[in-house]
Amino acid sequence: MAVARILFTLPLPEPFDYTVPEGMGLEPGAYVAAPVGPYDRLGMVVEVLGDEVSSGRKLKPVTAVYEAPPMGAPMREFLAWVARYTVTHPGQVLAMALRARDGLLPSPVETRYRLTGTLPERMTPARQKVLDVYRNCPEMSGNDHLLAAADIAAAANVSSGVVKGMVEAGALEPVEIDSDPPFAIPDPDLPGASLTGEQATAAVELRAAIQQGGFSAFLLDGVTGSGKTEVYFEAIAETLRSDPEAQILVLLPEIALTQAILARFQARFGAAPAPWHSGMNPKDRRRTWREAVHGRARIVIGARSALFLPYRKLRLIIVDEEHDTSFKQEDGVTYHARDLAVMRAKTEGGQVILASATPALETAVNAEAGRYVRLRLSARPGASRLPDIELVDLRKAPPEKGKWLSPVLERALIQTLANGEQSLLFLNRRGYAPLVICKACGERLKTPGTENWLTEHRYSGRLVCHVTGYSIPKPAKCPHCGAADSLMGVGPGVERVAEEVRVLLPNARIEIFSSDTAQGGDAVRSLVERMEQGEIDVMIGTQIVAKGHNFPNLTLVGVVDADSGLKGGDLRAGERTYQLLSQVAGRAGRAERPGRALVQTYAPDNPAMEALAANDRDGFLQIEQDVRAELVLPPFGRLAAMILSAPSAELVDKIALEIAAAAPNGEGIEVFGPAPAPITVLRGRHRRRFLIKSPRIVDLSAYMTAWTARLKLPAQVRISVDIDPYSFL
DNA sequence: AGTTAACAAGCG
DNA sequence: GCTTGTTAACTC
Repeated sequence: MAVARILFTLPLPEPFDYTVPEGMGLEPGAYVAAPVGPYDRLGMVVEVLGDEVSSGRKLKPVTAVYEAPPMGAPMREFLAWVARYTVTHPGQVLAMALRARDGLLPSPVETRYRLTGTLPERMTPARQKVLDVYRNCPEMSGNDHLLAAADIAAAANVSSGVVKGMVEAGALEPVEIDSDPPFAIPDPDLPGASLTGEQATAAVELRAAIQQGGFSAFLLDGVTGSGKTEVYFEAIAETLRSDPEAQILVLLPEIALTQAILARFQARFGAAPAPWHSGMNPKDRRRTWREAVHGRARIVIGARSALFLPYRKLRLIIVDEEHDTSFKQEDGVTYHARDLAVMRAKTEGGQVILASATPALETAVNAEAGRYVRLRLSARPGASRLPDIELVDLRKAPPEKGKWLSPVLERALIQTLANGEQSLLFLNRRGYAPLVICKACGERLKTPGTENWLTEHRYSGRLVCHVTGYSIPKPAKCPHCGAADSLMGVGPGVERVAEEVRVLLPNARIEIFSSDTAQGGDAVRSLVERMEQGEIDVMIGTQIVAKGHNFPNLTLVGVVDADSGLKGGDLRAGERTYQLLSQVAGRAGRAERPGRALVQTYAPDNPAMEALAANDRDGFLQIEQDVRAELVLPPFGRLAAMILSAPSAELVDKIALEIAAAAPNGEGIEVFGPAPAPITVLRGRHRRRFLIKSPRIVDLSAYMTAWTARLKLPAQVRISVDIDPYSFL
């Protein structure tokens, strides 16, 4: 009897073996149910062995096999690679691919009702109201509307008994419909936008690669507004034409997935793509998953996790705004969707297009090394042009005492408002003031037991530690000397800058955009939409505004403190400041109005600042590249983080020392730590972090696997590995 | 992950 | 000695 080796979506150390019942055809990749202990669990066949197995153990049989098409070999290879690379259990990675597992079952049916045309013999006012509901239906097209019983009753303001009565009277008839039907099929041959010379050249090159087939990677490097979307639409169209089963994945930063982008797909292909993102309800999620698995969803548009859908025939992946940091998944299985997209395309033998106006340094280096083909779009169609970036030398023109906006920036804000245009001020500090001191005794308020300053938040009236999450209501008296009304916030946060702007522009509509004011994707989306629609005059934001937005009426960008972004412990802080500036500034002045960016700095002669002012993106990247090469940091070296946590600080410190002692020796590998993790205390657990650095040629994942495998830890201690970490602070 | 066997701490 | 809480081992 044949034996199937099955991987489960459970944290088991390895696949388990089962016998295959007579007549159950099983092949690798098949989705099955099989007993693990007392329950049937979902798993996937990784291998089918002949009957020569002699393990000695008596095996249980596979319970059932699902009808869905089995996962293809490239996808299985990809998942195995991800597990190895990210140092996680294969079963945990499989679980990401099977997130909407009820999509394996046939689509449920729902009952709807339509008018038969015959009127009920006995007409009543309630029955007439039901008929009126059909008559007044918004998308009128004859009488074959299909409505749910509950909806009819609600719209007609009658009870469901009336609907039931009309069915019996023959006026309505029930129709069973598919609860999650297939998506409309996109048409590649609808007329696209007319392309400029550069766009056409890029499209020709992409089409050629698609026709030729096989793996290839492109960097679509185009300034903001140069029409990258139109170019990759041509690649999508070509892929649709090349194979009637080919599927396309478009990855976007989470919050960029708006109605506007869906509408562009609808216009170009006559069909909306299948969406996938974290905010979807289970039903929609199931629908997209099932359609992707069966290969019926031709175009899927989604956030980073859409990369793990088990497409039947994925031929093309597009990563739009590839530099965006939201492609990095930070908890659970930590991965960078852009890097994995390239690997996924490689295993599938398809094409990948990374699109950005401000490519990540890693991507730029890969393009330079010839690993990606660079397609440049330098011109902006139409009359619009890139904004002027001016450095405001704070040594020469400082703000008034107690203020943070220089006179130059103040004048620009006033002028912009007078023109009926929008401004955006960027300051990467949440809250009102990053430090609170006592005027009487000079005490600096800190989180007890640490050296972390408390940030004053006026919005909530609290003092908050951004490192540990510790927070207290603002005390009336100094906790150190007891003096009343002596506590004073020092330094600028977004709340304080907002206060300053309210005084400067009393009639302006001002909003703060930070993780405090916009919690969750929906809040962020709504704030972005209000800005897009011109309902906000001045937006004051933290890092969170650095994502790819499109604010057509934004003409002024002010950077309150450019220097804070360029120093600090974050490897990519400079890069991100640059991306933010040129991205947001690039969005300014997209319509005929020229945009303007004012960058306040005390270091205008810093090479990065000079490159910024000169709009010399490649020069800026070169400076960053040299620094990273010098320090052997990514992409010239490798980094990993290991975070361990335990209920008490004593325990975590003790174990940290043991783990440090257990670090294997490795050629060129440096281990830093243990140090308090970026979030020292999270949900009652104390955290410590190691940073591990190695040359590029070292397999750092294998090193981390070897290190963690030999550890024997108490049950309360948890450990997680983050390959290529992004947050450093 | 979810179950169970094993073990240690509280009570008469 | 017995009950109850906590922890480690195991699932093909």
